[in-house]
Amino acid sequence: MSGPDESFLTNCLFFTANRLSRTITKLAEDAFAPTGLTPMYGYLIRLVVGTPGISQKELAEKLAVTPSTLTRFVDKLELKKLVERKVQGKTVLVYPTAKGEGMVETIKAASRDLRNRYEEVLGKEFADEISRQLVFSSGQLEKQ
Amino acid sequence: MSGPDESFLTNCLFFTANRLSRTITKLAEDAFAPTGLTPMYGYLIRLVVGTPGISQKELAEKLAVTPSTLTRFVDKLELKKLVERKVQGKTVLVYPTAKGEGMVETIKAASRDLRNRYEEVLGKEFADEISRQLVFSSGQLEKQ
DNA sequence: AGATAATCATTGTATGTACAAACAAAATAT
DNA sequence: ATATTTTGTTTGTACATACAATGATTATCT
Repeated sequence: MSGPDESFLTNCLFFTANRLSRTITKLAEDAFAPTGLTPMYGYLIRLVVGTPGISQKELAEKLAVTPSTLTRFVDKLELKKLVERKVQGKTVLVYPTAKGEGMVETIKAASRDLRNRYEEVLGKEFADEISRQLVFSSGQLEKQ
Repeated sequence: MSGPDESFLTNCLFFTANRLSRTITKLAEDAFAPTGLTPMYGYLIRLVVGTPGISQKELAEKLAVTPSTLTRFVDKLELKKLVERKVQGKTVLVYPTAKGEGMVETIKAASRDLRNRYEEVLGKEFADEISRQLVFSSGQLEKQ
């Protein structure tokens, strides 16, 4: 009657976190489609517009990606003329272009849309709660 | 004094889920290093050993990846002689090899090691709780 | 039975992301 | 002042994963 035990999947934080990551990424890409960007690029632009001249190092930290990944993100946004680099010694400062600034409202609208979509399914309380717990968990696990 | 508002990151389930996914994936790959496999491949083998002759379709569902991804996973494990395919009409059944069966204990040990690592940081209760919530969330979000 | 639709798997291609190595600039030590 | 170390960035390469298109088999309808 009862098949083999497969609880090792749903009990494993690696598996469950990655599963949710794939699911919500699809939802997020959908919500961000009107911007012509994927969500991470949208958030990068928001950071740059919020702090013009922010360094790549800071951007990588805030977005929790490696410096090499961040280099590639900025490459792409520079190609699209949404941000500009200014080399300052060994660091690179990133500024928004006018075009980039002009996108911020569209990006914010997509963020709201995304949030509405998942809050509708999960409930606002629960969605907030789980986000907080995810932040806490990665924070704890990242300290070595 | 207080810089620009960046709460849009920590409040966004897309961002927080992906951040945890990256963090725990690194931990998991580390714990699985002794197996010579990444965790997803390890779990695939456990499923195949638990249900010899399971179809690729079922494997994709249980692992929550697309069929094309699963094809690539099985390709790799077949190359390593850990599983075998048997074509059965339009479906493909997957069987463990002796070598694959022989790995299962090593894989289980790596799973335990992974769990110990994150439970040590997060606490057993909390880790269980958040896994359950992640399963619930992706389940809800996947129903369209 | 033959035509059409549905299902399962595969392949081509693309993207996000990481690691390790290389490079360039700055800081520190001698 | 030069040599060494540290820090920030970039590049080459690799992998997990997805989507869209294609192929192959089975099921359904007439």
